[in-house]
Amino acid sequence: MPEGHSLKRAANMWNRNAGQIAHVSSPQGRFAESAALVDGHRFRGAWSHGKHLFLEFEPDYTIHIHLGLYGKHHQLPTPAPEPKGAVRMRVRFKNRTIDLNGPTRCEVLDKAGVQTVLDRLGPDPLKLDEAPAAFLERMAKLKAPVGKILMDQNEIAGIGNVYRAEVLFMRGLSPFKPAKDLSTEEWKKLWALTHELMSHGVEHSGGIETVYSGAPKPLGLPPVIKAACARRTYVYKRATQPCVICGGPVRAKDFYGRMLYWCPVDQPLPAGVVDPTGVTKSE
DNA sequence: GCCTTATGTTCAC
DNA sequence: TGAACCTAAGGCT
Repeated sequence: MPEGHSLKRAANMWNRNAGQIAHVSSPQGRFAESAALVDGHRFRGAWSHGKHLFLEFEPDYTIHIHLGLYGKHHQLPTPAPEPKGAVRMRVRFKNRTIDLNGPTRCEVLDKAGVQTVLDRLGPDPLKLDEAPAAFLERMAKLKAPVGKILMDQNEIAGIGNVYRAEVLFMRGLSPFKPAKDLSTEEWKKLWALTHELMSHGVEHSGGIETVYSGAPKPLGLPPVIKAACARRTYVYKRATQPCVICGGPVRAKDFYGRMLYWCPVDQPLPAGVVDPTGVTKSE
């Protein structure tokens, strides 16, 4: 599930091999030249920012990975079996081998190249438990809808379609509300909630869940939720199912090329704001 | 078993 | 705006 928490998990996995010599190859062939650059070098360690993963090698190489929608890591014992499918990169350590299949991006960068990637990314809510002041100042100016901004990696790095839908529902915010119309207090709460849910995601293996023991509760949620058992999300991928707060149908609509899920009753449009998808009737 | 769909981004038109 | 990337889970038969 490659939202930001998955990349943090991946970095943790890579770091179990930190300090070892890495034997880097390109079974699929598309990474051959780059693999030769770092093959045989010592692996220093891994870190992530948003949905981007960085692997550092001596003396000064960094492999930049973006999983995209399909990218997957496979952890294997050393010696590893024959590569399965299109393995872009295989890294053999003493006891473990890691295969990378189907990433959108896998490239070797120097320091300047890494900086160029980072310069394009907003702050990562997984790394900071409080929203940075510069971020809050910027949000106070943006006219674009909050549902679009949360997915914009240039503004805030690491949130994907699941967390977007869930945090907006849990805060009772319409995805169509302009970012600047959220108060600074609301932005702080939204950030803190995102930090909380994604941190849980780092610890929790398996799919994204926002309904779990000890999780923050959505605004307006009744003390007893009917039919909430076995539920992992409130609105994500629950189109037409009843909202846990009002019982009305959860809506789904393509929004800037991605499916948006929300409850039009519990995430009401403010007066004067038009739903660009045309689904929600403004009162 | 087959078909659809998806947690994402880049690039071509 | 749509295709490409390329994997795997889930729904269906």
